[in-house]
Amino acid sequence: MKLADYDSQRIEAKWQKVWDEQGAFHAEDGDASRPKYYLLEMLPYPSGTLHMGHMRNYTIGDAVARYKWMCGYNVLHPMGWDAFGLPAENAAIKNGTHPRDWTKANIQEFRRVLKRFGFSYDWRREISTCEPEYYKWNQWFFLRMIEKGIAYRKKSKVNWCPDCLTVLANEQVIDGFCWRHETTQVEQKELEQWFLRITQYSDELLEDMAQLASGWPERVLVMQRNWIGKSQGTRVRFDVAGISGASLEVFTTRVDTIYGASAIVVAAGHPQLDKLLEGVPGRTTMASQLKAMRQKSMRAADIATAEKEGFFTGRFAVNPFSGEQVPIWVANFVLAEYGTGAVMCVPAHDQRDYEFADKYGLPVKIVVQPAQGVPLRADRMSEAYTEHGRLADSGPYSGLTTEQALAKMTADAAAKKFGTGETTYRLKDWGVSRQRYWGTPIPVIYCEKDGMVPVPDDQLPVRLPEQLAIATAGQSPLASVPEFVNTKCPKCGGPARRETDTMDTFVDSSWYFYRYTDPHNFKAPYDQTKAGYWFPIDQYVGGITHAILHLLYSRFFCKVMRDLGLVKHDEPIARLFTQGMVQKGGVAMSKSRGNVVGAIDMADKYGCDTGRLYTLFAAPPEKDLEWSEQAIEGSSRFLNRAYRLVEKHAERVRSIPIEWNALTDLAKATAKEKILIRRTHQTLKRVTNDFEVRWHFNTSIALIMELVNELHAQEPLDQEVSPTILKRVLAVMVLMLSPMTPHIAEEMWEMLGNSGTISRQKWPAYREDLTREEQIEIIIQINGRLRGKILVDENLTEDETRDRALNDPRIAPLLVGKEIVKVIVVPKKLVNIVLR
RNA sequence: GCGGAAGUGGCGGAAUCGGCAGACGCGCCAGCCUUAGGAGCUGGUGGCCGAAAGGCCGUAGGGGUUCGAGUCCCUUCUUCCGCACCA
Repeated sequence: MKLADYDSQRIEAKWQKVWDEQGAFHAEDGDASRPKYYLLEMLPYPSGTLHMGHMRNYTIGDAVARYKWMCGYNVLHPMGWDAFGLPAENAAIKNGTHPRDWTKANIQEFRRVLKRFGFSYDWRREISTCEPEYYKWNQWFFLRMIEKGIAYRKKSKVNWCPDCLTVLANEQVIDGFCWRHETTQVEQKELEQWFLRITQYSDELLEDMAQLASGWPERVLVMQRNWIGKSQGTRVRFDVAGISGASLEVFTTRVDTIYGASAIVVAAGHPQLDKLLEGVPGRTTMASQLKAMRQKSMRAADIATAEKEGFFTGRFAVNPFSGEQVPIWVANFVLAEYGTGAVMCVPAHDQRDYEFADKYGLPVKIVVQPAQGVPLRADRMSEAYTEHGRLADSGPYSGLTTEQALAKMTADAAAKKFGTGETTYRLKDWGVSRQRYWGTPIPVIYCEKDGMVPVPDDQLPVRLPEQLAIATAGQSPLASVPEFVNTKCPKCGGPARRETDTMDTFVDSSWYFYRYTDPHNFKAPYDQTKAGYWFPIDQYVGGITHAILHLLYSRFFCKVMRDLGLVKHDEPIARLFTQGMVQKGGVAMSKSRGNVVGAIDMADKYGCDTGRLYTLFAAPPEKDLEWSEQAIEGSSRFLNRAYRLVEKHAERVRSIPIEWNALTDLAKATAKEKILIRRTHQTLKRVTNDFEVRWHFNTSIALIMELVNELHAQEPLDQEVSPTILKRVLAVMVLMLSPMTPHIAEEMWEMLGNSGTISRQKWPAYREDLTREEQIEIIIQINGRLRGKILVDENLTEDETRDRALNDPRIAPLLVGKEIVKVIVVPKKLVNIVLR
């Protein structure tokens, strides 16, 4: 039974009510009197229960937001709900509840938990993406994108998840499996779909990363760069021998190696394959081989390690540079979707080609020699030479460097009209059609007479029908709601049908942070002046899991908005922080694993301040954190210890006005006071630094713990410590804690006799002169090994320091009979005596 | 295979610019207080030798630079993450 614990439940409820009544965290639009700071945590998908993994994310954001408030910033710190999505619909099917009811109940619960933790959100700005007031603007943006040619419709092969019963974006396919169903293989289906032309911005998305280099984690940028996958090369046309007019195009980044090509290899899914195989002997065997190849696992990890397999088609192609005829093969290692779906096989200078040639006995012809060293010989090669070098056996290009040849051969190919320089990207347009109910209806109408007609702005929003519709195989749920589907053509007034697909929910989250700047605007997605004031987001905090999807789409949306004249900046997020996961038993907390620590349970047992403190203390925020039920006791203990300290001395200092700026005259201070004053300023200096540049709250907390320990060590504090000094020290201690554990800090602030909430107090400034010790400890080393320590005056000269060290009674005997080679003196730090 | 991050006591972690390795906390040990302790307080706690003073070893392994390396360089290993037959 714990007896001495402070009453966290009462205190937390008390101060949450005060903040709420005061509107303590209301952001003021357009306030020019102070700097603005837009701090955002990724909006949650309201499903399941909030656990300490979520709370860590919000606690980090909240500590920074509160710190910025105290530093005088106008802080925008909002919260909302990513409320559309499949789980709501699946729960609806399972339990017979409407997705709206399910979602609303979850939102209510999430809001309750976040409020229970006392996060400093401006709740007036709360948004929910499933409300018509919000998704109306999804539709509005969609219409603008149609006008700009960014949203378009095409029939294409799409990723289809048979469990989700919907199409997935490329970004939602992981190794050929559905991102939500790890064991469900994604199928390919031909469907008429809406796409957003993100590829139009490929280069810009790539180039503008330069603006993010200082504020975003390197690895997120690397992942995005790889995802965009820009590759510069040459497209070259090979004529097919014996079929007049037939040709194959290959894409290569190493056209300089083309004289070494010993085959053309096409993907099993290459569209021209059937034509090529016409009239070739052995076609039936080939057809079955092809079929087998096409059915092979699409799992990337399998593909990468799979044995290379292929067969000769019986056809030959003509190398346009050399005129040489090379065989045309089909192989499993060529991707139909990338480049042209066909490659030239250069065994000497490409590792995959080397392995393929090795297996099937294709010739290895060296056409690039290393610039230095022993020339390569085909009969002594064990792997491909893929470095740059100097061309050999390459007709007129022999002797050129790789760089020269790439430029010249590409130019020559273009001049002779059998090739062209080309840039390819891995990034594909973003397929946004979803055959599900719980999403934003795509605002388009199909009329027999007028074809596709965008819904006019004044008819927005196109509301989801209240009647729940459930997906049947291959058909959108909305198609089964006649009241929704049947409508009039906005152009001719004749009968027409609505688009029944809904939008990918990543559309919702691609621009939601703009809506926070003007959440109740009925005329526009947001007011440009308001968004202009708040943007860009100064600090975004969220999980690394969104490194590609959400963060790339958001950047894309921003650029579209800019081109629509809605914003002036290129990038929406100036700084990104990706916090580590909270794990239990070595794996991330998740409901399905059953290893969650519920946020409410935590708050009920220890109080939310203890939960907040522990998540900040147990590890630096970017690292994964292993949850420990034992270690959390330490955080609880510390808060109690600090509370008792304040409780004990509050009476004595309560009526003393806090004069933080009053001059502290160390000369008049007692020894105890000197220690406390210096320790306070040293702590404040380092904690301030941690908040400003490092975000290592774990070390901040450790320092505050040390300060509290020091206060205990200096007991009795009612002797030799004036109430004025004690009050200042305790006040600073409480102020430093307040961004991290705000409720107990408010309570202690009040106990110390202060008025007004601590949350709006000014962050105290440390005084450099008060951080300095009178005497500095100098380390004395002999040959780099610690041999002694001396205390010296701060302003001791280098020579004096050296003499003190050499004559130190502990050191001097060790020097007898040795030759002093050198003495290194690092002022205010150490002396190293080098002996022979 | 390519790219990125990391590897420090029994555990989480600290060491911010190349200068005392292990701050702070957990756990553990001893003591105080107590009818009681899952409360509080005090002290101890990297390993080895030693009664102590003190000494030696120690930041995944090996090598190097330096008066001095957890920190910089080379190299090997391990773990995690991302991408993955991208031509």
